[in-house]
Amino acid sequence: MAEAKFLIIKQFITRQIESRVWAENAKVPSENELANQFGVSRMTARRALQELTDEGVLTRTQGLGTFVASLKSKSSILEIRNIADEIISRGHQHHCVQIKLEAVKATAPVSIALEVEEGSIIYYSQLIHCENSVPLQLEDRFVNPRLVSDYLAQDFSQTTPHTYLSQMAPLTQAHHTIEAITPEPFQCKLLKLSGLEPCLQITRKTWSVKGVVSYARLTCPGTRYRLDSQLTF
Amino acid sequence: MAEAKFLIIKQFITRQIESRVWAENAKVPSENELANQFGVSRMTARRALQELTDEGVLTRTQGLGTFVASLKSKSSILEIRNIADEIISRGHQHHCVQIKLEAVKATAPVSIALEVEEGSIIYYSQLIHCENSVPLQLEDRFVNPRLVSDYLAQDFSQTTPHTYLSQMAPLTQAHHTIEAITPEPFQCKLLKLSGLEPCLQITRKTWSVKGVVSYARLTCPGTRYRLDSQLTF
DNA sequence: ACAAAAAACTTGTATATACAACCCCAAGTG
DNA sequence: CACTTGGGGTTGTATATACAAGTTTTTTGT
Repeated sequence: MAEAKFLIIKQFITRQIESRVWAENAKVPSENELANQFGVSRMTARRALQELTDEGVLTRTQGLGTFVASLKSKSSILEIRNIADEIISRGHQHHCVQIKLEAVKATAPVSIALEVEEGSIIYYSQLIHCENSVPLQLEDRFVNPRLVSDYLAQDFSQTTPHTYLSQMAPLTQAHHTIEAITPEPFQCKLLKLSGLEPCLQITRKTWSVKGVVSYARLTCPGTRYRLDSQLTF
Repeated sequence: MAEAKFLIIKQFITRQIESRVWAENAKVPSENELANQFGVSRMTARRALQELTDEGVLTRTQGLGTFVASLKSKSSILEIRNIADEIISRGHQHHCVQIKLEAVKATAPVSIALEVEEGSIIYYSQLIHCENSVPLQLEDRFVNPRLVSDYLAQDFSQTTPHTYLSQMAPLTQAHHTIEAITPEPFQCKLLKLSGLEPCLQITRKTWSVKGVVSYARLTCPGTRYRLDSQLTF
């Protein structure tokens, strides 16, 4: 049950930092110093320092030394899950109602987002995700036809665009914005809303290695949907 | 300029995976096999496998072997930044208007969130974050007095509650929810809103090692504020 | 035939060693 | 003075070796 040596050194270092003995940006003992102090080989001391560096606790620069990383105001992160997974993991039933699936001309804002020429032909899908038959999210999606040529041939009552697209072109990057909006009349109608309730609007732009894959606008009624996230540091 | 040997092996492995030569959960050559194949020592091959494991690309179990990790439907991540940092990084001016800072009795929902007894004394602060003198976020915050005893002695026109709390009790966990709401009259008044515009409401619950530190409700006008995040996989 | 023991293979930890690459500073050089 | 050179300290890469510990397969013993 005796703990590994490099773990003991890691603990020692993190405790020095947490108890403010070693301040931010302070110099940490070198590999050789730690090795002598703890009676281990340099490689073992090195491992402790290296892992803490990978974890963002320390920073190291060759020739200079090892230092306590600046703690920087920890910005939390929120997981944005695929809504289908989310519904299913709640033990509820998910299904899509496909409303539109067609080729359209790119308007100015969409062409900028997709990085294609204004007026060029792109693919557009509109569908509603339902949880136990209640509309939960309206998905308007614009897809780059150069990267996903047979998008229009799909049937999105079976698989969602998101899962289809991630299979076709693995994501390398994503950009999200989240806003609170007052829904447009057509959105109210599709989501069966009275009209006065605010909506969460998530826009999601995704890249693969070859370029912008798709640009989606996800609209969710504020009374029915909520983004949720639990995380540990 | 020649690349390091362990990097070459890492590249080799990731390419096998990306090109679907090695499927999900497939067995990866052992340390010794890779060492022979690439003419390096076992420790070097090991390093490649280890780093890819740390990065979540592979999984390893002692005695069994190394395997391609399941790709799992990539759920994206959104960064929730401290609003003060956010404003400052935009090059704008940030300042707080402290409205309330007092001890109150915990109501039922707050007592549950803070994990204290209903009716017990807790600390409460209410303040507004302004960007260039425009109200951008209303912050209602409830603080556990057992963990942060001198909260009421602070002056939050200088430092924000968030930075003060993270200094006093380093975060170990956080929970967020994001909703779109119609603001209450008192919120409209404080944020100088006309009343009909929807708001983003973020509730943030944070833990330190000793327990629940604080429970905050952040209300932002939908027309002035937007959550934003860019990330690479 | 069944069970226990051993062997073979795997990853995990630890060490000693060598050299490369980089930074800083001081001593020497023009 | 300005510049170069070198030395000492530091992290980075790579190797060979040894043993521990876990899993699977094979062998052995009853």
